[in-house]
Amino acid sequence: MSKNFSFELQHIDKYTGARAGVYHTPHGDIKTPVYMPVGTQATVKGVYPRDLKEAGSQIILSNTYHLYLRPGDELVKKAGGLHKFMNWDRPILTDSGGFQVFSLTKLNKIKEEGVYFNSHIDGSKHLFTPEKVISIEENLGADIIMQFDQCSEYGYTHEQAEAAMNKTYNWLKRCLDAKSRDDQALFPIVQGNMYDDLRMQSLKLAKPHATDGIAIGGLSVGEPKQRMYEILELIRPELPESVPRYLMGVGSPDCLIEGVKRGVDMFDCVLATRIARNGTAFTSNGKAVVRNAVYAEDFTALDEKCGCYCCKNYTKAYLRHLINVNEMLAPMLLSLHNITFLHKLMSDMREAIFADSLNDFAAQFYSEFGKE
RNA sequence: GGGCGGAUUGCAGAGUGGCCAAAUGCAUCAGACUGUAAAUCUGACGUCUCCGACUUCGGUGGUUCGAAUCCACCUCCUCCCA
Repeated sequence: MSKNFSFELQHIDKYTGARAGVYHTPHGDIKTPVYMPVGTQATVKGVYPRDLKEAGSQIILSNTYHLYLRPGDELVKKAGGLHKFMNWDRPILTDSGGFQVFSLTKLNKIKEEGVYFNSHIDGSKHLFTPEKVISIEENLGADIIMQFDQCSEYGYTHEQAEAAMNKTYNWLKRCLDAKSRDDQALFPIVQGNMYDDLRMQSLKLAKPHATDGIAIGGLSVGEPKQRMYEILELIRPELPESVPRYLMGVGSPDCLIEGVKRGVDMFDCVLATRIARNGTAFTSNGKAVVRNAVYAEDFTALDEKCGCYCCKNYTKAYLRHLINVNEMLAPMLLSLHNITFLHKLMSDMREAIFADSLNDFAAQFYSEFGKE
């Protein structure tokens, strides 16, 4: 473990094997399982850090690729690091830009040495190598930093997926060699696309380097949910016990539950904040498209069971009105609510794990929320 | 009272003889969204027994194989002159 990091596994649910623990980091403890809101550009879109804390956010994500382009990692360093720059004194995790290689695939060329890409902002040419990415992540100064990886696309052939997986491993070694700070935890990433053998091989390669934690990437990229669950089950027996396991980019309520059941400790996802901005809310009775006409005269709270600022003070009719007239308060309130909802879901699961009743909790949750 | 211009599917506004159920924008309605190029994107938006049929472009009547488009009259509106 890196300096000032340690993972305490507190309890394992007797029936599912789900884990509850505490991850100690330089910026405070993280109770797991945990959902991490995403703040790509050094802000969780539309939510004050003050309110994130109140909602229960213990750690948030930010992004290497985006902050490198704007405002630049050197500037963030000058500002005193990302925590100070964005006024967030709890833990931060920076993603490496590996996902942007995947999502901005038309703008880049992947080579063994790294990824040549054109900025999506102005088209300027750049090169990301594992060394460069680590240098950026050290300048940003997050608590947890991700290795530079290649997230292969759903539909890749075995050969393509194998190449991406090997590249991910080679880049991991280079990231580790390049790493100079001992106060940041580096997570290796398991790739391997939808191929069982590659997933196992990738895990085997990453495992010796998973001293601070381990991430599972390349899932929830278009495959059926069942396939994702199968892969989690496949690799589960070989995942290290003593470090947190992070399933990257996953965060619908059902996927969070199924992930936790399969031994995952950390999740991040843009879904909650994105659908919020697009007028949809998670509620204990399922997703509610607040934008829809049925809520025009619904003067009840979004979720009677939620204690967030939005649910305590506003009606669905009002929220719909705000969405309709394109007022910025709408995405703000819905984002705050959705984040609160997922945090509550995670803390409820954590409690259930301690009580060895995660299965019961899940059944109860699905009976109200519905299964997607 | 005289003259000019105009009246198009919720609104604005194209279209001036067939390719028009009628551009486009807005509004409305619905869907999508999972390590954020996303306050974005997609679809529907006359009616129906909906891969086809029917009724529409202020009203009535005409010209024409064919009219939202041309003609006559009527109704209403803008502006100008008295």
